[in-house]
Order: sequence, then structure tokens, then C-alpha cells
Amino acid sequence: MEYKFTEIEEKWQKYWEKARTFRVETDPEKPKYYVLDMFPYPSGAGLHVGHPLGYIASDIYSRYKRHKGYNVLHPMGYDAFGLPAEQYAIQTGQHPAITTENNIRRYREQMDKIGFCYDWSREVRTCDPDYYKWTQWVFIKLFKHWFNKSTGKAEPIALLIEEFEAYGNERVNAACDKCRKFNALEWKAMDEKEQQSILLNYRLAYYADTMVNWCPALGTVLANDEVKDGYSLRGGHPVEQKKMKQWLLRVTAYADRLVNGLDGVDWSDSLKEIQKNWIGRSEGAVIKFKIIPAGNETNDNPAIEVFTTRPDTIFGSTYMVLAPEHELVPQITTPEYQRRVEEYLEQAKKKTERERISDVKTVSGQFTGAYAKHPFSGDNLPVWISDYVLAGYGTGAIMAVPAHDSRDYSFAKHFNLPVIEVVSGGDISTGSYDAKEGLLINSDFLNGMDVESAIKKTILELEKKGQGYKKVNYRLRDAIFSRQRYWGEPFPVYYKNEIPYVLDEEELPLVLPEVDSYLPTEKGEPPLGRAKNWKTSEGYPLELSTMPGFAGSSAYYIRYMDPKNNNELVSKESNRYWENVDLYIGGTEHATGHLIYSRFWNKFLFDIGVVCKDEPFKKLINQGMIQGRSNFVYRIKNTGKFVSYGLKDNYDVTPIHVDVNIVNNDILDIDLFRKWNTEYSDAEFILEDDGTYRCGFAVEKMSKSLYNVVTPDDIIEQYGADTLRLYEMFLGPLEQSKPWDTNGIDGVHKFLRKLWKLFHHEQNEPQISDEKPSPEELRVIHKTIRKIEEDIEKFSFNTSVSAFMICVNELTSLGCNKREVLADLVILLSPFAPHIAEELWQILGGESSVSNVRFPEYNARFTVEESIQYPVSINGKTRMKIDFPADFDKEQIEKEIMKNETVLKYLKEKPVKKIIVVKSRIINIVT
RNA sequence: GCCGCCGUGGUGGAAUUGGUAGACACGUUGGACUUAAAAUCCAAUGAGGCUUAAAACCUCGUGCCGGUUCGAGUCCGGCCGGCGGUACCA
Repeated sequence: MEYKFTEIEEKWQKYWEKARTFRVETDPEKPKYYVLDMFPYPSGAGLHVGHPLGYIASDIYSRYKRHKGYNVLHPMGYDAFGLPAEQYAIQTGQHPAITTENNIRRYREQMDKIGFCYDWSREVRTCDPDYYKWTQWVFIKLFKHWFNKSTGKAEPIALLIEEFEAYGNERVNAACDKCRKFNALEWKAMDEKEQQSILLNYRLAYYADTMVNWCPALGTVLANDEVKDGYSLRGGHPVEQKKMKQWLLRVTAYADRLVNGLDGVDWSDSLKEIQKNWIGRSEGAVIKFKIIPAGNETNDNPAIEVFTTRPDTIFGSTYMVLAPEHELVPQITTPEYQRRVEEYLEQAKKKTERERISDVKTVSGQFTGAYAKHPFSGDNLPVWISDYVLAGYGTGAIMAVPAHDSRDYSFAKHFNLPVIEVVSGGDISTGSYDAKEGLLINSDFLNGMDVESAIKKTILELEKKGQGYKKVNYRLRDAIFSRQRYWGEPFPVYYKNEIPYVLDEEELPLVLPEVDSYLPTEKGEPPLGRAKNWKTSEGYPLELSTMPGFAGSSAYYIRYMDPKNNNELVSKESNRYWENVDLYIGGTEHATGHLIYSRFWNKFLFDIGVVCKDEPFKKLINQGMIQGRSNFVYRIKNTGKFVSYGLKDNYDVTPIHVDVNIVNNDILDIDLFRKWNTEYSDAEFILEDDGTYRCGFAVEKMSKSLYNVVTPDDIIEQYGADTLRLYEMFLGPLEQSKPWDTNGIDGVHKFLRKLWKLFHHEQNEPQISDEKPSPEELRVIHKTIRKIEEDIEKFSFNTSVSAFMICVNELTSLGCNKREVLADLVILLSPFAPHIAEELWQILGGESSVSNVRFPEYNARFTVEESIQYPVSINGKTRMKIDFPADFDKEQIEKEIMKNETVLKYLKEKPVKKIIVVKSRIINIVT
């Protein structure tokens, strides 16, 4: 009987499904383990071999944990709302739900063929109303909560209202937008509209005017993490800055907890670093500079608030700069500068985000005519506007210190503004001195201090004068949460008097309505503007935007714990049992999006008592990307002749991408090539000496247009799923990016056939011996048990595959077909190659599935060596190997080694200074 | 520019965490089997030297230069190159 992988794999996939092998329920008797994959967006192209890399790794770990006695939750689902299906709908008129459904079916077929141990009864789809009901529910909760900075957590808006009624907002320390102070009487005197507008400033989900990334081509706004270098991440369309009224999530309220929480999770340093940088916490001070209006000075002047991390340099501040969009600009500009300021604003506005980024070097700006008063020296500082100051960061205004900030320096030089050195140690005639080393000079009461104490002293003095305070600032912005698109979750929001209200929880889900077209309306409203009766039963209009992609993925890992629950997002019991994700595997591209948002959602749900853990993902592994490996043929220019790789340098050639599926080990299948494209049906070839056509290759993105896409289906058809699984792991370390190169796959497939042969000694019939294994056989298998267990624990799956190969090679040369040994081997292998393992387990007489069998125990007794081979070095150079009994101690070895003839030969009678013996490792003789 | 990660044979990659560099596999070469091919099996395979040949032996070798150490792919300092993140963030 030969190894018929297709039959075997279909047989066991059916068995698992029928026997419900991988269904899990909460089971207080067993320890739990939660293994999660980042669920895919089901695209029309289907899976290529790069996609399952992480899924295979997590599957191996899940199966391993099951063998170790854990109750393993290992679910899968679909991130099913999103732009591609909608773009396709716009082009073809086909409802995105249909496209999505078809794509999901294809994904499922592909995944099933790989033999994953998912509990599919827990599948979730973000576009399913039973699922997005809970996305909407969390949104309502966010709307009904505010962040209390004093307690450091979310609290109900209802309690905030009670506080307002008793004391106004004077005692409240909230994460909120600028809000004027009021007392209880004032609050009570307000009408509902006014009260609601104020409350919006506090809600964690709020509706506000804000600068947004507007993408005209996609017809929607985008979050910061969806934009890169001024282009949309999806589609690569230009993005511009625009002020619009939008829904936002107050992620910034949690900025501190998002940074601090990173210390407690087992993620890679690089990923933590990316998140820390994205959140961008910096400590500094807010300082107020009073405006001096020309002529009539009063006490009630407006003040410019700046944020700085270097308050110590305040005496070096020689001018101020506001962002062009700063709200004080029109108010403070003096009449004589009015026209020039307006011109500058116009010019700045015209610049796209893209131009602003690429144009960093050009200095531009405009004086407003206004002056601000230095809080200590009383000097008049000219107030400028310039687009090198960003409206969205800090307060949108700076005190410029040209001597100690490179941007201020080039601005000051360009416009001939004074430069005052206040920290010694640099040479300000050539450039700014930004370092924090040096003593303060030219700085009144700060003179002689170091930077660190000067910062503290300055803040203290500012606070005394009421002109400033210590402040932590973040680069992170609140997340823009609305999209002017169709295929997403509708907001459970209606408008009354232009004020947004949320629906009652009982009214959920608010189901996405049908529309006649997926384009914006003529009035420029989002597609939901076309929906009939899109209003509440009382007739109030519903929100027309939908939620962004990250809405549905922000709590899906929680829903898997209790996916069918119609009364709660997750039951207390399920959540208390499964807690949070023990192992999360997915791509690093979600570092600043999903992985921030879901941590934010989770922390909020923790605050309101829905989940029991503050962090969602305990351990996270980023699998590397699988790149494509393209093949080329070389056409001699202006001919139909193709020259092989080794000879191409003798001709003037054009490299042409050729489908990697008609190339084997870089050798082109010429017949298939002629059929591949009619253009080449008459192609002629100049071949290598051995009569083959050799292709060139390059590592590129895996993409249809480069003809380098390899699908798991192709590999499975040719080699089987077990080979695919092993080969993806064998390719290299999980976290490393690498090109897909089918060239090595034969070796892995050969290994499985060799394994099969161990069980089928003579003429292909199964043949298992019940004899007691020899010590050597036991040594081989126990060595492997230890190695595999260690490797799986550290996710080093490529080395496990090698260890299996070594084991099978050794057992083959020992001629071992002992049941005891082979049974252990099959269990070890079953997480990696589950189908062949089940089949061989059955041959061994195992009942039911091997996946429920206990992992073999490593027994050190079997791997003890009687003697140890020591490499012997003379002065660090390995010269020979000598065996010593394993129980020899250092002294015995030292004594024996000096009797060895070869050693004496090398020493040439030189005196020995020192002998270093590292037990069971090495001997080094120093002369 | 700043931050993080990484540089090992023709190729993918190993290396007990400071202890025999190149495991395992691909590829290549030679051989066996076969009418032949495929498949399979066996052997060799870092570079160079010595030798009629083999065994044996020697030198060099983990991006480059230097350091610590009995001993460095691994630790430290400085460079060079690649990948990823971020970018007027005050």
C-alpha cells in the first residue's frame, strides 16, 4: 500500500466533521487555552500559500495543547464588511452580501482542505446582524460613558449628569474636548439641546467637527492608520485634509493605559515599540502667552496656549508660531497684515497632504502683526503662522526656540528672527543645539541649572503665576469612526434637533437597509441616504454613515467565547472561563490599527464589567510575510526567440514574467509555455547545454499580475495537505518573512513517504512489531520527544520538522517498526501532519482520533549516554575528539587527557598553563 | 533624520544561548537499479592547500574593523548593507 494522501486526507476531514472532534464547550474540569488567528477579509482572489502560514502555526499549537490536556478554544470567522466588496458592487450592481457570501464559501473550502482543527460551530461574520448587533451595542455603551481621569476609567454618563446637577462641571476631571466651566444652576438653566451638546464633549463615542482624512476617490473619510504618505492604504488614492462633522471614539482617553498595558503582555519588542511610537506619549508643559493687541491693551486679552517638552528653554523663545488652522488666527491678525495672512492661508489650504509631506524642506510663514507677552521677561514676541506647526498636535501653537530646535532654527534664519542661546554646549552659529546636556545661560532664575532641574523649576514658576502647568501630550488622535459608505454596520443613532441620540438596546440590531445603488446621493449624502424609510418609528432620521472596518474586528475574540448568545455579548460564565486570548497569531500590519482599537474596546468593556481581563491578547506572534518568487524568461529583442538564463548575457534581451506554475525548479516546461499564452505558441528557444530552458527568478510581492501566485489548492493536489503544512513550517522561522519557493517541497514529501514506509515494511502491507524496543530505539524516540516539545513551546516549528526527519532517518536505518516507538512518533507528529497521523494511528490499532491522545512523556533515563565525546581544543582550536565515560568528573578528565598521545603530539612538550573542562561540553588546553 | 529587527555555503536555514560552525532539506556531481525515463537508493558537496590516489593533515572561513575571553556566529564599541515602522509630533 502506498501513501495515498488524497484519500487519507478526505477520509479524516470527513471523520473530524462527523465526529465533531474539535467542538469545545466550557469545562471547569480542564484548564483552558485560547488560540486565535486574525480572521481574514474574504477577498475575491482566494487564499494563496502565504495566508495559511499563521493558521498552520496556530493549528499546530492548538493540537499540541489538546494533547497536553487543555480545553482549547480555536475558532475562525470572517471580517466580512469592507471596501472591495462594495467597490465591486458599484461596478457590477451585485449586492456586496452576495459577493461576500461567495468569497466566504471559497475561503472555507480552501481552509477545510488544509485540515485545521477549528471549531466551526463558533464561526462569526462581522456582516451578520446577529453579530453586528453587539458591535452596535458596544457603540451605545461607548456613547453612554465618559472617561474619568481621576479614577482612570470609564463611568456612566448618567452619573456625570447627577454631578452636573449638583456641582456643575467644576469638580469633574474628564477626558474631554474643551468645555467652558458651568455651575449647577447654569446647568439646570440650559435647554436640552444645550445640555446634550455639552454631554457630547464627554462621551467616549462622540460627534464633532474635526479635521479628517478625506479620500475623494473612495468617497469617505479614513482613520490615520488607513492613510500612508498621503494616500489611502486601500486602493492608493490621494487623501486630503478637510473639516467635517464625524463620529469619533475617544481612544486618547485610554492612551496612558494603552502604553502601560504593553508592559504586561508577551508581544515582540518591535511591535510594542511601534505601538508606543504611535501613541507617542511626551511629557512637557502647557504655557500661556497673552496677546498684546496693538494700541488698546486690556486685561481680557486672549492667550496663546503652547505645548512644549522643553519649558527650560523659555528664555530662548524669540517668536511664536500658530498653525494656519488655529482658531485665534483671524482674531489676532492686525488689519495691516490681514491681506497677507489670508493669502498665506489660501496657499496653505491648497497644498494637499501629499505636497505638505514632500515639501518639508521649504520654509514658509507669515507674520500676523500681533505680539504675545513673554511670561517672565515681559518681552513682546511676534506671532507668526506657518504650516510647519500642525493643527492636530499639542495645542496647534508653539513658542519657537531657534537656538535649540532645528525647525525653529531654519525658520528664524529664513525670516531673520533673533536666536538666543540658553543651553550651553553647542555652537548655535552653525545650527540649533537640541541635546539636553548642558547648563542654562541667559535665563534669569534658571542660570546655571541643568536641563532636567530647569524644566521642573520653570513649570513650578509658571504654576505660581497661573501661566502654565505640567502636561502629558499624545500623538495618538481620537479615532474617526464614521465612513460615508454602504457595506458596514449602521450606527444605532438618530437625530432630533440636530442632536444625536442612540436607539434603545432592545431595538438592536439596526439592520442594514437595501438601497438601489451603492453610490452617494445627488445631494452628496452617503449611500444610506437612498434607503427608504431610514428613520425611527417616531420619524427621526437615522445616521447615514456606517462604521469602519475596525468596528467589527474590535471585539470578535470575545464573541467567539459565546457566539450564539442572543442576550449578551458574552455570558459571565463563558468569559470567566475563557478569560482572554492566550496566543494570537497574525500580521504586523495591524500594529497601529486593529491591535490598538481592540485593546481600547477591551479596556472599555473591562471598565464596564463585561469582560474580566484588562488586556485582550496575552501573547502575540507576528508571522512573517510570504513573498512571491517570480520566474522570468528572456526574449531576444524584436524576435520570438527565448534564451535560457545561463546564456542570456550574450544577447540583448527583455525579461518577461512567466507563470511559476509552469516552471519546476527554475526549469521551464516548454510545451506548457507555448500553451500558456497564444502569443508564444511558435516560440523558439536557445537552451542550456543539458537541453533545458532555465528561468531567472526574483523575490517580489505575491500577485496575480506578476504570475507568481501559488495557491494551497495546487500544492495539496500535488503533494497533499500534510506536505503543505510541514513545508510551510520547514521554510524557516515563523516570524521571518521569506519568499515562497516550491523547490524544496520534495524533501518534505519524501519524508512523509519514508515515514509511511516505516509502518509498511515488506511489500507495502502494514507491519508492526510488538517486540520491546531496543535501548537505541528508545533513545531515538525520547530524544525526539524532548526536542519536539521544546521546539513547539518556543514556536520553532522549522526545527521540529528537521527533528522529525532525523528521527525517521534513524529509525529507518535501525529498521524499527516497534509499536511502542511508532505510536509515540505518530502522536508527536499529529499536530503537524494530522491526516497521515490519524491513518497511521489507526494502523497501529488506535481507537478514535489521535488528536485526543495524551502527548508522550519524555523519559531522561532513555537518553542517558554511557560515554560522552569531548571535542578537545588546544589554545581554542579543535584538534580531536576523545570519548570519556559520562560519569567522569573534571579531575578525572584532566588527568586522563594528559596521557593521550595525540594531545601530547600537539603540545610538543610546551608547558600546559591551564586545562578548561566544561562537563559534557568541551575540553580546552591552554599552553 | 529617528526607532526597531536582521546580515551564516550555490539556495532555505541549524547551532544546547559563550563551548565541535554549516544540523535538516533543496540543488549540483558521481554511482546503483532500468531497454530507457520517472521514482527509489547509495556516495560526495564551505573555500583553498598537500598527496599518483585515498586516508591523514594544514590554512582560511558566520557583512567589515577593533575589543573582552582559555574559547565569539553568539557579548561590547565603531562602520557598511538590507528589511520594517515613523516622519515638520514642538
